[in-house]
Amino acid sequence: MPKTNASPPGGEPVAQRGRPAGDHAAKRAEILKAAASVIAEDGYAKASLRKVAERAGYTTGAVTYYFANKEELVTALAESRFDRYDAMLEPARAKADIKLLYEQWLAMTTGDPEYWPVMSQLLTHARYEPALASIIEQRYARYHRLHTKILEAGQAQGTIRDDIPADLLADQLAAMGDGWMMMFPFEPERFDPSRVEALIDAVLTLIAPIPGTSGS
Amino acid sequence: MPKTNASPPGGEPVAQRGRPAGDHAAKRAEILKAAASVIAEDGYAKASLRKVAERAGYTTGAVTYYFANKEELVTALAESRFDRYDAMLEPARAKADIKLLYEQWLAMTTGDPEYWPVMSQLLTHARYEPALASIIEQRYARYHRLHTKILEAGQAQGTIRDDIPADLLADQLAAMGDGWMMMFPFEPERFDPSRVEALIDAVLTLIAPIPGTSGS
Amino acid sequence: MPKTNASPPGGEPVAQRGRPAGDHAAKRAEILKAAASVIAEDGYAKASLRKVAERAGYTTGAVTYYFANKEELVTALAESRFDRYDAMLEPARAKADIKLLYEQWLAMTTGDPEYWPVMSQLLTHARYEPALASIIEQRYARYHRLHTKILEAGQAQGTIRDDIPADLLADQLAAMGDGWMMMFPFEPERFDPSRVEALIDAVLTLIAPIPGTSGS
Amino acid sequence: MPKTNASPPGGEPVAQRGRPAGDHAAKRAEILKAAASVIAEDGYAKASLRKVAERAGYTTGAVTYYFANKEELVTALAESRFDRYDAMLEPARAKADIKLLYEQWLAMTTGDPEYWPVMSQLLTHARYEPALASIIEQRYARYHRLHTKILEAGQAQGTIRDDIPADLLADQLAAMGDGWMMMFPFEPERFDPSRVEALIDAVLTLIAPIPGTSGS
DNA sequence: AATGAATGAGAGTTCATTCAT
DNA sequence: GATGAATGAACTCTCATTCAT
Repeated sequence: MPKTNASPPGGEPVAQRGRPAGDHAAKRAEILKAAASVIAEDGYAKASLRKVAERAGYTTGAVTYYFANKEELVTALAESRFDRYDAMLEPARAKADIKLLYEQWLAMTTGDPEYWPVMSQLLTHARYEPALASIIEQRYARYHRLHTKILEAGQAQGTIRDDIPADLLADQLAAMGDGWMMMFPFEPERFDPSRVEALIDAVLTLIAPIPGTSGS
Repeated sequence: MPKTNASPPGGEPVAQRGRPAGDHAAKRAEILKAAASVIAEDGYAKASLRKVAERAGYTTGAVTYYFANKEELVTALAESRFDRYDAMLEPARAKADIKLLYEQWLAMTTGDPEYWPVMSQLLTHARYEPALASIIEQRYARYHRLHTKILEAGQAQGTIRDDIPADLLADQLAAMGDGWMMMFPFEPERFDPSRVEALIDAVLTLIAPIPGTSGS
Repeated sequence: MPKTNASPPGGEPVAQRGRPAGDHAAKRAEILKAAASVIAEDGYAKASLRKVAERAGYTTGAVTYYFANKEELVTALAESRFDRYDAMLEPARAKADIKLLYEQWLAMTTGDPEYWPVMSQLLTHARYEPALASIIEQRYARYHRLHTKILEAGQAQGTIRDDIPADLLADQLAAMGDGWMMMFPFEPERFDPSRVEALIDAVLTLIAPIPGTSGS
Repeated sequence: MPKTNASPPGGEPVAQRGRPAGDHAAKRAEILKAAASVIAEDGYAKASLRKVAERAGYTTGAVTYYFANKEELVTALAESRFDRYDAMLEPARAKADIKLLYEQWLAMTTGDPEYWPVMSQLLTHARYEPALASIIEQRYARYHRLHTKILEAGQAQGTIRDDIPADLLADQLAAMGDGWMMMFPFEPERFDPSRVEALIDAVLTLIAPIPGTSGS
């Protein structure tokens, strides 16, 4: 259903002159969705623009019309994924709630089984696609800052152990998440919901305050 | 250095034919080394048998002579890498020393800067190459058992916190390692030796016994 | 003559890109013609898509654009040849005229010296290409039914001997034709028009009614 | 079991001095047998020297040692097959018995299910391998003379119709056989023994003398 | 704006052949 | 006499990209 452009992009009741703007963005989004689906299914190495076009219901030419080349498609895909990620994490950021952060992060998995596979394909490939690498670096740095800030707040409140600098702690916990992301698509049976919950609980235990240490 | 037999001194290094002195296993190892190097440099997606052959100093035909097809090459590569990994971890296994385990694991990085990049490429691709996936699954399971056993021993001795089951702990710590492996090739500056040491110290702190809990 | 659109008069015939005016079916036919020509000239074993493309004036990619793979090309070729065959035999079918049938069949030879060589290559190869085999089987069965019917009509009219079942007779005569087809490309001098005519006359003699046998 | 040469090339107890002669010829024969088997199974186009070597239990080098190149292998194969054919037909030749001739020819089929497939592959390919073509031409010419002679004898005796020159009749009947040979590997179910017998009977009926025709 | 025919390079793979051993 | 490592060209097929329409 790509060619639905019935929705005027600004909701004009009367006007709607000329071509509907926003169409462009919507079609790009649709192609990106198809791209994610193809990458999840076939892996980055075997994902071709042809397959993406086919899955989106477009022609080969259309894909290269909306994205100058494969690199642009891939970077746009990464960007859109991170945007979604950020949006999802927003509540946790606002409340500085570490538990909520991890639960939201977990929700990405259950909500969209393609999310992690696609992300791990993009991350692993980033090393060989500078444009992609720079996007990921920026986004990860931003996420790292957010994560650190929440941990620091927790340490200040005494809800998180403070014998390890928040910065290091953030690195460790983020790595744990990345590691799971990488292994998840590959051994999904090891990541059923109840086990993932146990893992997250264990993380919270791991970073809980140590009795008799530090102090308000 | 595949062309070991005496080249006519002063003459053109003519194309090599016929039966050379070389040793089958050694040649395979040489090609695997070249394959690792190409994968590290160009990524799995762009690593071709042609490039591997070129880097090894052979022709394309020679590579497919030693490895029936790409799949066989890749699985042999994974296997050889895991063998190396296992050999390196042996001392830590023998002594059931968790700190040594992490330090040895860290040494893989400093010892061979290609090790992690290659591994992360193989792991990420495994999902789409069943033969590769099965190898990794087996090896990971073995490593996971070893890791769990060492942690259990530590818990029994009171050197590791026992409020989290060793099995879960192993999962978390292994994931951390995998996460670092994935991010390392991509943000190497974040993983200079001193920082990695700090990370490992922090891990040890994280799993250190909690005063006032459990105990003999 | 694929490059139909106006080439700059007097200019270099630049490589052709973009959407040309051509007609899909016509292009396929052109490629099939080239394929037939290559098979006739080099034999099935040495006929490659490259050669076919070259002979058609296209690149390799163009051939695989019009035919997903070699199997599809070959089966399409067989199909088109049989279509031509059927069309040619139609008048004989309509009149149930056995002599006309053989003469038309003979005309295939004189009309297109490639027809028999190509057919015999395809037939011989069919055993190892199931898709091709199934096409040939169907078409041959149809032709066999037609042939049998005409012979039966002849037997009923008393113009063909009836001491051998029409079905067996059809098998024998078809085999004769196949045998000639196979030997023709290989000993063409034995098949000059006058000799072929003599052979056909002899066939008609062979199946002429036997005096003193059966009959009304 | 090619490497049976348990006899030390100098340790014969009594006779058998030097290398056993005939060894060479025997090994060639073994390779030829393997070649026939591979051609029957995979078709000429996909029969490779590697597969032949493998099936014979030899090394790749051995095949090219015994046969300078593929062409020589193929022509030797054809020659050996024709020799076998000739030997089989010898009794029919000696007795000038046409029925025996066809029955012997039929026996080739039931005796060795590979015979016809291999032959039809070689015949079809002969057009593109001059050396092979010349062998076949010679052998076919010889067979044609034999066939004609037997038919002539039959005509003289009044056991075969004489309203068609023996030469033309031979051509027709040989073509019938070739046609069956070509179709047999490809529709074997149409050639069960009882049907083949019916076909041969019908041939004999076809060439039986015509009452009221010819002379004394 | 969008198409889809066509390119041309490069992928994995196969192969007959060569030749030092 | 026989081996089997290695070549190098050719194979089928895939792909990102271009561009006349």
